[in-house]
Amino acid sequence: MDKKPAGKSEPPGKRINAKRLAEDLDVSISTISRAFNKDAVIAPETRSKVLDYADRLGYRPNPYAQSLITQKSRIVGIIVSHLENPFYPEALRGLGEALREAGWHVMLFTVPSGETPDDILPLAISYQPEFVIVMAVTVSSRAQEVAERAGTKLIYFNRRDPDSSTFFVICDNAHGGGMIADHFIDTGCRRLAYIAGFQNASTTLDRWRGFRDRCIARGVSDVWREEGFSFSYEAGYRAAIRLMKRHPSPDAVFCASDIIALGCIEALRTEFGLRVPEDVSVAGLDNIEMAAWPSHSLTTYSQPLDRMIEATVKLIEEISIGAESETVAWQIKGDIIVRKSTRPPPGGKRSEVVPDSPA
Amino acid sequence: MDKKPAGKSEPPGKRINAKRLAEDLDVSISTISRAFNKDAVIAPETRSKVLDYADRLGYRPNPYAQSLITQKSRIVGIIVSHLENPFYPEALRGLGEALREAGWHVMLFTVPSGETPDDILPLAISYQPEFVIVMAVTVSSRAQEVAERAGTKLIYFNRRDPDSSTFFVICDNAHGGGMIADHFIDTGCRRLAYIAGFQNASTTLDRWRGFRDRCIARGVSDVWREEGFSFSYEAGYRAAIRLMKRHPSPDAVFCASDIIALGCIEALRTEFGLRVPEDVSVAGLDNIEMAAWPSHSLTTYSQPLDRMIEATVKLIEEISIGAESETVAWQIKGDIIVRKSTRPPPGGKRSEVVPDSPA
DNA sequence: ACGATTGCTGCAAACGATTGCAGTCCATTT
DNA sequence: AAATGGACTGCAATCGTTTGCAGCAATCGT
Repeated sequence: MDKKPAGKSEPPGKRINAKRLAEDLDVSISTISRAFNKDAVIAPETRSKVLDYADRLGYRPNPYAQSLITQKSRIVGIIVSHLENPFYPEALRGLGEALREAGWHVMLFTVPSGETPDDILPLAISYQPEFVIVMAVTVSSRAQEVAERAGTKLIYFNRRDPDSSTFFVICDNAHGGGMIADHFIDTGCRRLAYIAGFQNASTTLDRWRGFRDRCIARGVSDVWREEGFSFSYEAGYRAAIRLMKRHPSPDAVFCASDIIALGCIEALRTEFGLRVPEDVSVAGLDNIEMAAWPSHSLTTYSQPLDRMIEATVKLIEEISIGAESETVAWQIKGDIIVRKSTRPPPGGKRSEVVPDSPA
Repeated sequence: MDKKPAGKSEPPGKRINAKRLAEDLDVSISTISRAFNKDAVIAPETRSKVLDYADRLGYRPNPYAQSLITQKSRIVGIIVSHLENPFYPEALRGLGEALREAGWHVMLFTVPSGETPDDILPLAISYQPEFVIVMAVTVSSRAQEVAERAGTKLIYFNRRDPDSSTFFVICDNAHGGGMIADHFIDTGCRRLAYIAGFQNASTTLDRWRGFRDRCIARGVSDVWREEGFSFSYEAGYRAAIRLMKRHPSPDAVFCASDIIALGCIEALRTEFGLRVPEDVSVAGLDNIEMAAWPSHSLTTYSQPLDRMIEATVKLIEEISIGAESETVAWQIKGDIIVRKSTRPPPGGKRSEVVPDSPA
């Protein structure tokens, strides 16, 4: 075919391996290996000679052979079930980059709509990743057992499992719920409602708990809960309609996620002709990028994604070098971000400056 | 040593391998291997004996050893550069599932903001995937060479490279531009504008070409082009502002992507007090899920994602079995979807329900 | 000056599979 | 009865690394 004699010498059509380098440079295969191994004993000039030549040839150690011999794959599997919730692409991007920077390879597994993360786990495990991060709201407790048998560590991201001792990293959802409750009450709202997400998700539960507890603590007992059944725009839209039928005229709605909140707002506007925030305040939780768009300008509680990612990578690194880390779990606080979907606080301050809308 | 009779359960703490099975079942390692290899010669009862026992022990052939010996990884790498454009998560999810169904493992590589897909390619290649799908708008032509040298096939998704002979799968962007132009002109718009994305992206170019050519063909010569420099909400917002300064009062704007269109609409509304579609029609291209939300209700041209994914997997399968497929490229037509961000057509019909037109 | 130490390198045995080739067993043909 | 063939199975080489151990030269301590 169109095979050019590239540069100096492209002798055989074989894939270049350590042996080839070794012969060309007149050293042993061991030396090649050591040149690439950060803390191996090797003369500096030998190392750079090898590395330079390797670079010229485009050689990199074969990771399969490496995995085979070292019994480590440096692979992290990520199972993600709801990419339609923008929170997940954002998290995925950050996590992917952070992990790669730390020298891990990321293998991705999305969960088909009909299935659960549990169904995908065996498949994920078959590639013997050292870790599997589950970025999904619902997983059975059996997952932990399956993973353990395969020697894979499980880490939950944005989810905790009360029953098991699995590692997890989440934001302080109860705190978030509480902050939103405070904000509602501070701005004079008294007829409050919550729109839930997946019924058994820890995120749904914790956010509700934090919200309701704070309301009660502050003497507001009129708190309605409407099920959303999932974390999506449509879920929010439909739940809002049901909410209005069963619990007319709330003056503030806290939604279990931003994307639910956006659906909810839309329903309130188009189905009931309500103005947000004049007639009803709506807040979410996540602080996805979209929430800051002027057209939405959603008040929300931000998940501290950067710190959550940082914690996850740190956790992985620690476990990986065998440090039986005591901090088996991370729960990180976020901040409330007040925008225009809720009534302004007495002082009139908002967290962010956003362009004014036309009258 | 500590060799327990191969009784029922879990003897030593070692990872189970073919050798272990072979000893327990009193066959050779070859036989174990053959039991798992679909079209290897082996007595049916021997196979099921092996498979049953393997299942009991939770054994699966070590993929690293397999890859090493067969020189095939069954891995497809996906490089994705702009997850903030919702089109990509949607595509990613679909592709991931389709590939997995076809028996491939998906390795994900996101491109950090400062870098280009080219920077990531060597890393992606180091895991010797059989294919790398580049879901990104800009890649240099050198990429093809790098991949080839490593024996990895490159496939562009949603992008074509005029210079090289790389496989690619895209939608018919020029057709899309043309359909939007028709729609604008049919609904009485005459002062047209286009907001571009990345300047050198094939998608930007093809959509512009299709749009402008059709305009000219129909005798509308007042077509302005404003650079957007990227495919994002902010890009659309800012480009719209510039557009209005330099080319006042267009009556229709075609944006190079849905997400640009959403930003554009927002700018027109908040910065200039314009109504959409009464004062100006705005259309995008992609048909991301959000476009259908009532709050946006964006007229757009749908990328035939399902068929694009199907084509991609088919391409991979064909190349993989060595069929020197002639269809080195797929270009698939989509459909225009008329919603409420553009003036209604004379008949007053909109196609909120996607028209199911055959190819 | 001599043994001990240091600093580097090579040998060879793994890791866990696949697969061409040769061998065994049994049934069928001549 | 011997030869042929078919259906399986086992042997052993191989893929490309890592790493403990041994070897060897140069340097050091006394």
